[in-house]
Amino acid sequence: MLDLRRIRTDPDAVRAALARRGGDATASLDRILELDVRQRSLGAQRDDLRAQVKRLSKNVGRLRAQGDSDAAEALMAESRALGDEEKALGAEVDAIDAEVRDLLLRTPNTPSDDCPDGTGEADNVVLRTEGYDPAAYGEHQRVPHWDIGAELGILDGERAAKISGSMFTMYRGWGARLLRAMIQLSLDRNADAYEEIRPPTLVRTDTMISTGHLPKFEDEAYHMERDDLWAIPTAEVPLTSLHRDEVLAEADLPRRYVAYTSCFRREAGAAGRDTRGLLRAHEFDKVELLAVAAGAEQAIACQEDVLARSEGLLRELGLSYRVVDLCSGDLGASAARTWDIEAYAPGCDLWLEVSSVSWFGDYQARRANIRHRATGGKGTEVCHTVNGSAMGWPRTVAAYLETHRQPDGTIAVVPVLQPYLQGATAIGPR
RNA sequence: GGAGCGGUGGCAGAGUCCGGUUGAAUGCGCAUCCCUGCUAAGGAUGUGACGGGGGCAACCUCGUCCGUGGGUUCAAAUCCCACCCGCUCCGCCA
Repeated sequence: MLDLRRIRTDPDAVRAALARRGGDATASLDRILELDVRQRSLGAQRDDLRAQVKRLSKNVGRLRAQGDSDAAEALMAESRALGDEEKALGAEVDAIDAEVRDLLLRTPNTPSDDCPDGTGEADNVVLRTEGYDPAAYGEHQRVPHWDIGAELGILDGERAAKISGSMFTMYRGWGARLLRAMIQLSLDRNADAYEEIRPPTLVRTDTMISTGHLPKFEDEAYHMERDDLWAIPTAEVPLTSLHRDEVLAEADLPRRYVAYTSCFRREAGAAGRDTRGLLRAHEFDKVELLAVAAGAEQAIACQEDVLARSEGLLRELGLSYRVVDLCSGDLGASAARTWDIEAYAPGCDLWLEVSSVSWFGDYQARRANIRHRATGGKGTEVCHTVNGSAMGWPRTVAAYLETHRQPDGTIAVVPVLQPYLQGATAIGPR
């Protein structure tokens, strides 16, 4: 969430920044400001009453110790009256606090200055395109992956639907092995600088709030009511809460983690969209990179590192891709700046979002209460967070199958994957 | 699911029975200084977070915080109630 003090001291700048998002991003600012003024004035009155009660109570103790019970009784009566007043005032202040917190939790992050302006997807800026030449694709590559999957018996959407319903996927045989190989490759590629984590995939409400997935996007997540647990939509959720309520030493930053998990999304707003193949599913595999950094400079360096690593992986897999700088109108609510990587899938002729690399400023870390302290320094500062997909696998598999389909219908295995597939150089029909 | 124990500062850990100058002993860590040819060891001093108000600032001041939320009381880390979480043992189980 945003820093209330920043809203208070520089409301115009915050308003201008939020306005770049369009929609109702600035809706609650005025209410927050108004409540904040009342909160501070009433809060000061309440604190003052409390101070008086405290002082009187101490004197009661002292007088009783001296055996002067009449004087003590008098102070007790006085304090009791002040206490009643304090209670009424306190209830009002608490109500205001709760409302401000709720409004702050629902207010999105301010886009970074570097984030391009725009109102929607169409205004996103393509930073670069790598390895894409539309004329270079042969007819054999113009086959959508769902047809390839059926032909080779490596994807089985029909049976996935029988088991779990529409928008679930199933990999079989070499398909399952290819997926596993890619996951393992990407974990191995990042082990040099990122500690591997295998986090829980069911998490508590607080954990979902920390990243910004609650309270605003409740409909997007699976919730197990009986136990009040949420199925994570991305490993970003548990990884961000890894250091929740902790004070980290600045010397230990940045802390970097990589995690492979299943991800679960209800896709409530997307029913009926991209229902074929691997483009959109309720459950999918993803490897996520996350960094907790000491400030903007360190965080941006981390964001660049994550992007470079994701790009490197796509190049190793022999895929074409482009890097897109999301505009202010298309930015996720918690993000300050996001780069998407889209891999080109020649069979369905689509650019598929396979990675999303975001810098959150201190927005998530403030929600999660992750702070750091300079060595020997006084006080603490809120950390910055960065995360990005090392890769979202279903779409990467889709682009891979379509890109590497050979004229004989088999799928070429690129050299980096061969060690993970017992040296196989191609995937054929069993 | 049953039984027992527990949740206190950056960390470890007293205090809770018997409510009151306890924001909290002590140790570790950390910072500054002293000692020392360097290092190690040693000595001295200091060191919680969050919010409000004041000051150019060092800082001063008020409040909150001992798992969470209620309650009792003039006064709660300490008493009462509910809940959450953790650990150990038993049961069940991949």
